[in-house]
Amino acid sequence: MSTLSTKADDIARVLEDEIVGGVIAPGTVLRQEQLSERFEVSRTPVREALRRLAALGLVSFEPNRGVRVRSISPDELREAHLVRAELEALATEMATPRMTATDLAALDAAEQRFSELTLELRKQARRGEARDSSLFVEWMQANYAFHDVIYAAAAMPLIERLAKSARRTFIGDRVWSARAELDDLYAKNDLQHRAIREAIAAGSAAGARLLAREHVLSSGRLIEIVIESLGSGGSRD
Amino acid sequence: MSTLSTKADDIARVLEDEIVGGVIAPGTVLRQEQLSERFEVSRTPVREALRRLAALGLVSFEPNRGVRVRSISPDELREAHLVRAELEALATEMATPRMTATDLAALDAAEQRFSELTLELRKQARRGEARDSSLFVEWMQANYAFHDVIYAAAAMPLIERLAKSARRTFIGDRVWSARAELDDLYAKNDLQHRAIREAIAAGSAAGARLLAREHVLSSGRLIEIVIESLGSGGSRD
DNA sequence: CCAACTCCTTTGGGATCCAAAAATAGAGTT
DNA sequence: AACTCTATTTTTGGATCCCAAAGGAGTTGG
Repeated sequence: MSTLSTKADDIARVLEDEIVGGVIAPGTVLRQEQLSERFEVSRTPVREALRRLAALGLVSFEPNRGVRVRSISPDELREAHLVRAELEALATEMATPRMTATDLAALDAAEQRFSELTLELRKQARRGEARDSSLFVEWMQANYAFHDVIYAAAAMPLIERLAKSARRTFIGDRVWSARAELDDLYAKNDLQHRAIREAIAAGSAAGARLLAREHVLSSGRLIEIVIESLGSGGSRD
Repeated sequence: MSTLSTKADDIARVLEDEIVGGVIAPGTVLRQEQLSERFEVSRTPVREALRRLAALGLVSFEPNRGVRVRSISPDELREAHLVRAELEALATEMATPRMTATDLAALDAAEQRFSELTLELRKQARRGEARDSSLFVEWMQANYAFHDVIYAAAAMPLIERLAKSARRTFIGDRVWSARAELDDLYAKNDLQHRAIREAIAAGSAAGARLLAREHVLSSGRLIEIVIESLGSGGSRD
């Protein structure tokens, strides 16, 4: 056994990813025995892993009934974005005066990749191919990568942790699809990234802060619209 | 066994309180066997409780070495206050248009109590009686009570959870003492509460927001100063 | 349709047991 | 005395087996 992690931690991480990534649908009940079979361990580390997930708020722990993957309500999603907007604004503000040339280059690279993916996504949406979820996931990750550069530069571990956990408030990939009506919103996202990048490059902490805030809020609205337009897509409690 | 909680949860809650309340000093190593004796349970629920504490960030979990109560560095404390300032600002902004007359009355009551305790604390500090930690704890709680009214009105559970968890970044009561030099800072705290209250009463969400932000930041500085002035008070790693 | 009484599954938790990792104590060497 | 290297003791992570009690699910009786 390596000294770097316990089985409980490994299991927790895997489940975490699967829940966040939508592989395990919200509402699913996680059975201890079933998990212990799957991971080929006893129930002991499984339960510890579940405790962790519960503490992180990813699952709800109902005594004697088991844990089930939490499904987020529109209200919660909205709140999460409000929170993330504030935290990200703060992180961006703090990061601005700390950005080195290397950081800025990394930000550029992330921005460029995001830009490309956005373009591709928009093309696909216009062609009406609505189901390439892997492209969407990539796009999402590129988005996160951009923001991660900023978090890293801000050097504020608590904020990073909280914001990433708020970001987790996520929606399974199957729910997503590129919709033509949202074309301008996708485009806007990209432009906002650029604006943030330029504000940082110009050394304007206050400007970058404001832009970051607006960006998160508007991308929150984008997500809300997508979910709403999909109607009853994934909340079966 | 009641259906409302498990032993692991009970244990976690008790330990949580003791850690936050400073009963268990930072740096303390929590031995599983010792805890299982104390709570008269087996090691199983103890370990689950420890997992929870680890996920909450109250203890650091080192594989094969045990868990130890985390001690917060000045940087972490600073960051926690920055975060709390933003979150509280947001909560206050959202709460303002939602405050009912009842809420406002509750806010008044909390403010009044806080005001009284502040006065008492300042008196005591001037008299040089530096060691009544229970008064300090009461003062702290009155402070929290004030903010809790706002959180409740804001009706944003995520923010409330995060802010309260950031608030937890706390300092054992033995570290505290009322110091005469800080008299004006204590007074300022009280005045800020009143300003926030009035801004809310006036229906100025933006004003209340700004005031709340400033308030948390300045009370953060107050805490920093106290800790600093006490020098090497509690960080024995 | 609803209540009461089964039966079955799953959970919370105890008790033992063991391997591996750390910490600790003891040499023994320089 | 300072520094290894080894042997012993604690502790942890985890498996396995066990059992009481909670929560369904199904069945029966009204």
